[in-house]
Amino acid sequence: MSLNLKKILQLKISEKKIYELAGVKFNIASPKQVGEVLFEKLKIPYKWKKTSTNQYSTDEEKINELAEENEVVRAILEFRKLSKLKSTYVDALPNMINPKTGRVHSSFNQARAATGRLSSESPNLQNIPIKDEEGREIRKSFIPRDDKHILVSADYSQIELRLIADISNESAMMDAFINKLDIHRSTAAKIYNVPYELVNNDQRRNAKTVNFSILYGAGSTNISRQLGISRTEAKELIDQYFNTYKGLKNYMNKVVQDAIQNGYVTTLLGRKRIVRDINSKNALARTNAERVAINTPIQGTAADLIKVAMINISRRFEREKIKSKMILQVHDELLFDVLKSESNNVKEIIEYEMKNAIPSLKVPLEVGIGEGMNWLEAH
DNA sequence: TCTCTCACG
DNA sequence: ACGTACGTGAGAGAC
Repeated sequence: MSLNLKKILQLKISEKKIYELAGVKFNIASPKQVGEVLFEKLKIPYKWKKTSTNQYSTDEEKINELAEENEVVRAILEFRKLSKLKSTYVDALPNMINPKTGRVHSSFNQARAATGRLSSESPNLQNIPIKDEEGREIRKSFIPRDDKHILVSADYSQIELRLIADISNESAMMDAFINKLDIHRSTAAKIYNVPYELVNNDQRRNAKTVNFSILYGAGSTNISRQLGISRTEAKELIDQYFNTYKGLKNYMNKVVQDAIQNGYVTTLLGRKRIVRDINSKNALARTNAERVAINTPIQGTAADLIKVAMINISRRFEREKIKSKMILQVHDELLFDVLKSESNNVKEIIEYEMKNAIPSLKVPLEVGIGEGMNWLEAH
């Protein structure tokens, strides 16, 4: 991790400005104090539910809309973003470098996530920043072992949508994947009833949100909130969606029925997750369980798939005396430290084994492969 | 030790 | 009338 990055972050974190704007010195890292400053001292109207401990909620999603009009809020959110990067990554990761190997060695939990995913801890290398510009700098710090090596990243494209299409036998969605269409554009064309080529950015973005919402089993309330439209409009959109993808509606009904009947749901490869509250009289607990029943076979099958791919890649590497190493898994991505002379061969092996981990799939899988001198470049 | 917030897929 | 997105781990503050 470059010392540079640390200094740059330090400089950008400006507490003084916040104190001036707020007219008071306080601990910006304390959500309690932030709430009191914003909603009591500065008397910004508070219109949300308080937290379980009766405090003002100040998370980004809530106060983002206040940021437009309030410079203090903007500055606090900026402070939060930068101090998160500093404390969790820039300050912490260098301390976790093993003195013998000069590398960070994460631990992967194989039996912790309820869906069958791996999880990573000490440090967690599955949540290294990538979305924001400042965060991407951190990803650049992950580099190959030496100049004879490169990093190769291989990630599944739209894996969960492909799997829900396959598992639910949703032919319209499968056709879109078979024809290599942009799935969100294709979805937008269908739910807004416009030609594929004429889908506009808003329509595509909305369709994307709905596609992801479906994977989580979300209802109209949440979709309306996500899209910033009324619940009635959201309901119409969802009706259009399920009219387009009838197989998905059937799947969701069926999997919830399965859970009610058996008390558990399963992935395509037979992993089982018990769904406790599926018959609960408490509506909140029950609808939570329904979303779990809908999402688990999808997220879990994706987890099974990449695990099979990892095993097969490992076997091929052994059998073919490959010196390159698989070094990280991030749910739909595998990262490799690749000997340059092996690069072409290794990339072929990775792509083949990832695409063919479950030969019985009806939907084609796509794998994007990139290489570079750091993790950001490889992605 | 719990809560809140936020980083990722 | 009301209300929730699925799965994780970590740092800092509060208690």
